[in-house]
Amino acid sequence: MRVLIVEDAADVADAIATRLGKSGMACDVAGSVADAEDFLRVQRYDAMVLDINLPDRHGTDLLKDLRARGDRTPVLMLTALFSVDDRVSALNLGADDYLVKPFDQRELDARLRALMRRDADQKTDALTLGPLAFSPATQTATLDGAAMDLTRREAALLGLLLRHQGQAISKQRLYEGLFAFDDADVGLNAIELYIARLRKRIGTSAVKIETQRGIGYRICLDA
Amino acid sequence: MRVLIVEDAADVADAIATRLGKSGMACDVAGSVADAEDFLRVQRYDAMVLDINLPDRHGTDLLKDLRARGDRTPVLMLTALFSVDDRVSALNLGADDYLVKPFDQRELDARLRALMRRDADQKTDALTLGPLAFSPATQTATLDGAAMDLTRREAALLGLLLRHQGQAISKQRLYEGLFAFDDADVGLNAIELYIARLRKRIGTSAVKIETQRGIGYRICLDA
DNA sequence: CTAAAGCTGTCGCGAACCTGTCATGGGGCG
DNA sequence: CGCCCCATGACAGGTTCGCGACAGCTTTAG
Repeated sequence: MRVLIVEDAADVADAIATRLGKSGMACDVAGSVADAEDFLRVQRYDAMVLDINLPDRHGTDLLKDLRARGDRTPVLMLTALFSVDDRVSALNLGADDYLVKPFDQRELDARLRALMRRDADQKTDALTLGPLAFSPATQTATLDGAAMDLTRREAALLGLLLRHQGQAISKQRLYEGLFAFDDADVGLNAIELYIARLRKRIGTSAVKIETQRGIGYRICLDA
Repeated sequence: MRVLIVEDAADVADAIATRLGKSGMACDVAGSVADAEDFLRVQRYDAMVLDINLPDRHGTDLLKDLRARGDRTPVLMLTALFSVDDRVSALNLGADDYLVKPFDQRELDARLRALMRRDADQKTDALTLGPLAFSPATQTATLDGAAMDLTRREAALLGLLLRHQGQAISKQRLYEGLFAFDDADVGLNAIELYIARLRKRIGTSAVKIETQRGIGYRICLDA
């Protein structure tokens, strides 16, 4: 578990580093965006703690770059601001969580841990079910060898279903997986919609998505 | 998923209620601590959103009482304050998370959902009896390896029976478990009905549900 | 910069299915 | 034999889903 801390106030950075170190994470500290980029060039991290106000550039810039080049490392933003807009924009840029300064060390610890756990859950490789294969890394799927091109949401949904193949997942759970943080005000029945769309894509093949009324959905091989 | 919102500003409360309603949670709104207590007397909630500043008493008082009497319902605090002390003290009193006002609806939604999930994950140990396995988390069951698709009520009933496998449970007890609060006037013999339906699903296998006249029902391996 | 294409999510109606009541029949137990 | 409790089939109502049609937004192309 390696964490990159990007924070210019040395005392704060130190405090974080020792705290996280104590609970078993390896920390590197960068005092500026430029610094951070150097670290990132040579090392992969399991998570980042990112301050917004940095001497050279905005922390959000770094985040933006990261996401632009497809890096999905979990990022927890640190900010002295607390307006809704600031927070939302941070989340929209791809932050996974944020904390308003000043904050409690324990809390940062807990939140960071939650992020890494969530990330780890996602990282299973190549899910398959009969003629269907899905790669979480690239969010692409093939059916009977042919690539099926899914939209972002469809892919996410398929991933969730496949991760629990055989057992049913509640609509609630699917909703959480699809519309966490970064997405707008969405109705629950959007799930039904995407289920319908996925079914259409799957068409008539050995795989099928079953409905379990009042309980959820389940993907499995056709009986 | 039933949520109690304790917040005196009607507009805020409304906004929260509609948002959460959209994503499938049933909300009750209380405008004061006294109100909230009334609700709590008659209804069990899966989570609470609790403002700190309320007309009659402090939200933290309510929280303290709740915990004092052993209620572990997940609570998300709402606060206009943001000093470390305030937050830490809220968490120490037994809040599970907090959000600083003003906040974004989506975020509250996500956080609340995370809380409820954490809560649900705790009771996740699969119940088994011979060839029968039941997962409380997903409310699904398998018999001889094959998924048996149960309706919501059937699943709930099976869960109750399995939790007391070997011993008999009274019809009363089952009734309370199945129709906790959400459904007011249901006949007692609805239980008999669902027992019958479950038996049909189980069919002829090593498991069976025995009737104990005047006492209740018992699930066990076939003699 | 504008236009077109595509992805997203909402609405709403009809259909499928779950639920609980009723009523009828079966069995234990006194 | 009669009472009471339980079993189970059939039915009405209500809820949950499915999906076609549409509108807003984003991305791509021109």
